[in-house]
Amino acid sequence: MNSEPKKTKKELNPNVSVDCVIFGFDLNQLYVLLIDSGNTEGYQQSRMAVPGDLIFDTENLDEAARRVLKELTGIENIYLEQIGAFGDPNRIGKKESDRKWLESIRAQPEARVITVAYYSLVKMPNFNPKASSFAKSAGWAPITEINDLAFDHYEILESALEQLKRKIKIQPIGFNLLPEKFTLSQLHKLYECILGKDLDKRNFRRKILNLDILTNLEEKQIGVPHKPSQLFKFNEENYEKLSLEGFDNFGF
Amino acid sequence: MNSEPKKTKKELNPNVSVDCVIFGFDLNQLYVLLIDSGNTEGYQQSRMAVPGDLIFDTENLDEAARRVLKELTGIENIYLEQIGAFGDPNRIGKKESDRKWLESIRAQPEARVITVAYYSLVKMPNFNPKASSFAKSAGWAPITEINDLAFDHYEILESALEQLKRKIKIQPIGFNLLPEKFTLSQLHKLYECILGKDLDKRNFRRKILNLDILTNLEEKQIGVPHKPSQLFKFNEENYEKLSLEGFDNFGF
DNA sequence: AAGCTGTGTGTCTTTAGAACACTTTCAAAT
DNA sequence: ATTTGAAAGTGTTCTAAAGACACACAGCTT
Repeated sequence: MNSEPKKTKKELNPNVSVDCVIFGFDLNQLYVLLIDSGNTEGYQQSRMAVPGDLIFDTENLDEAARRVLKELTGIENIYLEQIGAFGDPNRIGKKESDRKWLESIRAQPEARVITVAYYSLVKMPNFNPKASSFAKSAGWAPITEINDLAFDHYEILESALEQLKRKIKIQPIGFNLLPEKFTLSQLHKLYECILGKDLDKRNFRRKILNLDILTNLEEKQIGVPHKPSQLFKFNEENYEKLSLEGFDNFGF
Repeated sequence: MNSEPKKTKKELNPNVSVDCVIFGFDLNQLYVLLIDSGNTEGYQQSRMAVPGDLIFDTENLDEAARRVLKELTGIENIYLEQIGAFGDPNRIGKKESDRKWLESIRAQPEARVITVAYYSLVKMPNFNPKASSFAKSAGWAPITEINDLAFDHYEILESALEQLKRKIKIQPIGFNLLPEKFTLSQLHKLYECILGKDLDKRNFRRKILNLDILTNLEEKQIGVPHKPSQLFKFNEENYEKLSLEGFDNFGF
């Protein structure tokens, strides 16, 4: 509470936050993790937000994103990438419900806050998000059903998806969304969900197998009411090799 | 100097800055605009920086970048794109010379500042940068000769170049670096400079002409000591059309 | 007139993308 | 036991784009 912001340990910076768009995949569709302020009557998407919080003055932005993510969801050691900065002066104060929410969680609810957005990919079944101290509830929402969010978070989500679409064409980051063992069909479905369009099955398999980053586990699905599929795992070693040589494009 | 940061008109935000990597091209090589703090004896690259400054609380980030750019160089209405946020807690305080510089220009030289970086492309001959109030001098430096800069600006420059390389393959933004009338060889050279590798002349011409975004001016170079080249201009109308249909890839 | 310099042009080969249909394996239902 | 349903798995052809490559031309200089 000093007039001059001196560097003390662990002081929240009132002007900079991080927000994390966390993607999950249940082998059928893409989800985003949202928290609910619960500060309006009846359910409204506009009170849902992606998890985020102010940064400490002692941490860098990536660290802040990892910390916030861990605090809000318990997840650590995941794929995380910066989307960019969002800094409209009114980005968090446009809606009445947003302002009420801020008053309930921020020491300086009026402060102008720019946010640095990240997106991350997690193995959904590995955890059930728990509500944080300032969220009434937290949970997975199918991205196809989202059309509005608190603050400027819908815009942030759109940017995140855009970047994910771009990135998945040039890096095999999709594996972060799948279980250790997965089938080609599941990977195929994942690509279709992210890119938002149908992909030819045979062409997809050919291309992904040609990359030589999958290991066939010589193991089959069990208990499925149809021809069981081969299980694969991601081959990190070959991927490293491939990255160094630099592969630019396995576009679809 | 109030203890509580209240929203007043035109107050500088002590925690957020914008930095602009400004690229230019003289038909031979790529340049970056740098300003010189002049606060060490003898010339050193480590006292050169890309232009940037704190943002006002009333403007958004893009506006801030445009304002800073105009203030420092006089240029407006240019191509400008965000690179991302850089926020290491020590990003501006690592070097002694950086700290001296900050003390000379900042009201709160100790404040933790995250910066949002932009890059922009300008027609070099259109202006000569003038030194700003806090830079002893400003000028163009060939990017091939830069290997160190003040603060974390070298890192920012690297990100800018990376993004430019990526972007130029999927959008004809290179035209922002060329004069209104240019030859295919000049455009070719520009692509080689940005991508840092040789490109086959015939293949380049074929590809760029197939895009149908150039208009042959039916006009030739004059006074050159060799066969004069056709002059072209960028055809904005066709580009608009092409963008809407969505072209993803004219990669080299 | 000769020489220098950058302009301008076409073809062939290789590679990658796109389109497309039927058989197989298992579990569940009858 | 047989049938049915549901997803797995598999090759070929056609088309489009990328990459490699060499020589004649026009204007200026000397």
